[in-house]
Amino acid sequence: MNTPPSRAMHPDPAPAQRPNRDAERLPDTRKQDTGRQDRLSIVLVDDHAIVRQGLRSILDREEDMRVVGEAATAAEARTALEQLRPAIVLLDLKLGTGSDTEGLDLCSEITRRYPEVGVLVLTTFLDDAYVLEAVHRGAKGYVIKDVDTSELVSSIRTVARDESAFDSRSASVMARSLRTTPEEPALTEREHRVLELLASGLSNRIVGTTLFISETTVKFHVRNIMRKLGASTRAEAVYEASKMGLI
Amino acid sequence: MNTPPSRAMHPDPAPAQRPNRDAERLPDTRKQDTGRQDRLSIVLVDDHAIVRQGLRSILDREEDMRVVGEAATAAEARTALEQLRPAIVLLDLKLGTGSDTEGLDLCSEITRRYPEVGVLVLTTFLDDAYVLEAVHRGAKGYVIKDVDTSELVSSIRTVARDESAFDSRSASVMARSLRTTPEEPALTEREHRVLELLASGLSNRIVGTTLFISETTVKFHVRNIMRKLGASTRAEAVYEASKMGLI
DNA sequence: CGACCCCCTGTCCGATCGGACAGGTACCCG
DNA sequence: CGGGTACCTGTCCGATCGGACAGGGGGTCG
Repeated sequence: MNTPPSRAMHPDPAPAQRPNRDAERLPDTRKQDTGRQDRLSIVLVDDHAIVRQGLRSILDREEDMRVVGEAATAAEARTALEQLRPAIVLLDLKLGTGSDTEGLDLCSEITRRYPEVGVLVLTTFLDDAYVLEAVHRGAKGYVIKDVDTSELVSSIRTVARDESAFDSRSASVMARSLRTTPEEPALTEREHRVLELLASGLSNRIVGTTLFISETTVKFHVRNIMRKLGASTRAEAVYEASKMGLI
Repeated sequence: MNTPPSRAMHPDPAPAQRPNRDAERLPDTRKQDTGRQDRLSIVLVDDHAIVRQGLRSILDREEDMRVVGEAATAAEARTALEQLRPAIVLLDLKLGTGSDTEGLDLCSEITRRYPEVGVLVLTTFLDDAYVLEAVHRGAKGYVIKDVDTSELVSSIRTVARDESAFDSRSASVMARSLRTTPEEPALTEREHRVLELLASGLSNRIVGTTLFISETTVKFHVRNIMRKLGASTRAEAVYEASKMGLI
């Protein structure tokens, strides 16, 4: 039947909930609103105190920037965002606590609720999936933590101008994603189950008794699996599936 | 093969960036007068300028500590070690440039050539293999970067007393390693090559012709591979190997 | 020197696989 | 209704696998 495939990717784009978009439509309203100071207000979101301290130390040297808040968790980040409404959020996608996607979810939330806030992802590793997901969720920039300070500062100013700031590597990730069309194996539920049992070293006959189907049917599924994965043996099929994270 | 595109040069140790650090430049003589044990001399080895800056900012607040040098690469670290002979080295195992084991190799080298220097590994992720390797190569401590500053400072003092400083998670890693039998796949070079070809969907015969050995020999290797990986079929062996990152 | 690896090879045999036939049921959709 | 998909089943057969025998040579190390 249609049991939910357990790896649903897109949380439903919540229905229309746009409280005060009209008031924030104009481009540089924030600078006029916070007219008493012309500094870029920045909030740091990173679960590492060391990193926050380093960023604060670096950014506070810049004349036009000002770190107005820090957050170590998503919850703290929400509070800080609501209260401080900074121009820029430096966001580490990997927050220690919570699920793997907590940082990405936070990214979505920020860009949805505070469209005027520029989210610059500043994270440790360059993971293709993370880059693409972050862009999809509204991040305006993506830089790796091992950039030099000058590049980081430059990226912040770029995001503040509502432009995109991606370092060369994350840019190449996006380019590659645009070039390559992802080919979907699209195994059926039954095939997926058979594949798992193959990876466990079971023979066709034992797979059949396990799934209460005949050995012939198992062979039928195995051949379809191999065809879909472009494999010529079950061993290769298991390897390809493992590489793709299917099992 | 690949030239590093954008990070051609890493940031300096900030030569002119610290105008108000007179206290750090002037009283070098005082330090020598009062003896080297007055302050713990520390060298930071981390490829992230942000992290180095954060650590320096945190450690310089401590009365009994003093960051005497920084290094972004293994080569810089060797120079700094030779010249500065610090009491403590804060070492990130993952140095951006070079091989994966560059940090670990550096750890070995330091403890071999300067046994009096305490190496405290300060890295981002908790990888069981890294913890155990670091210990095996002489690291006196292993802490994750998301500890709070007080724990970090405490760990440094612990290492300075020539004691071991491991945070709770790396300690549990070691404990687990001691509990579990050193069950190791330890595939030979030949077996590893055969395994890769199995994963490519090749039959024993084709593997044999590829490696210029007989089909019988291939079967010999395959059976050893399956035995070492605890698999009953080649498909399971490929799956286990793929999970373990062997292929 | 023997002990111990790694690597190599052969034969024999039953179990299993990969593939090609040729069907069936059930469901959804235009 | 036909067409598409997923799922299920059977038979037949050559190729391959997993495993069991029984040996080679070459290397290190105590």
